[in-house]
Amino acid sequence: MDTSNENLFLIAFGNNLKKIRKNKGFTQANLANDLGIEISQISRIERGVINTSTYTSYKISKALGVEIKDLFDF
Amino acid sequence: MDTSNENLFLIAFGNNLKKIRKNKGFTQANLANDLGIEISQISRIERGVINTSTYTSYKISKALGVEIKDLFDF
DNA sequence: GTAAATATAGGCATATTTGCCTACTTTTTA
DNA sequence: TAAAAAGTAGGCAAATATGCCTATATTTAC
Repeated sequence: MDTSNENLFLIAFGNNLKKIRKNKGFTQANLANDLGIEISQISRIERGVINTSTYTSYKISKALGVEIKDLFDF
Repeated sequence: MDTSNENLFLIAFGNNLKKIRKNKGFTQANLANDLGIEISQISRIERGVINTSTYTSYKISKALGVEIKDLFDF
């Protein structure tokens, strides 16, 4: 694992997601319910604790009504 | 897991990646080396066997020199 | 058509993610 | 400020991804 680069990415990705989610008026619980995943997972993703799957990222963009690229725009 | 939707996504994602990779003139080995991951992983991703991580998808787009959205354009 | 290159397949051990859970902290709102 | 809502934290078991490896199949190039 390239720990440092990956960690930097995950933190940036998570912070960006959190910002977008709030802009769209979603709580973590809202989003988790829409995706059919656990609330604790949203929290872990936003804090950069985990490197979630590609499909989950895709579903997040759909649920929030944003383009996939927006999640990576940081 | 929402097996059917996820599987459809993974197959489409993998096929699309394979197409883009070939267009860009990369072999699976080339791409794997550039990413610092296993060749067998690229094969599994392209065949839709696994749901790789968000960071790996991001690195793939960078290595191939395409936009992240291109990987999801299918 | 044969050799070389590329891709598929899968086993196995290890690492990581996920779901489920409880508890605690921070933020919002009444 | 007090209560409610939202978010953070982490443990644990199960599911899944990854690395490493060998073997086979398919495609490409000569």
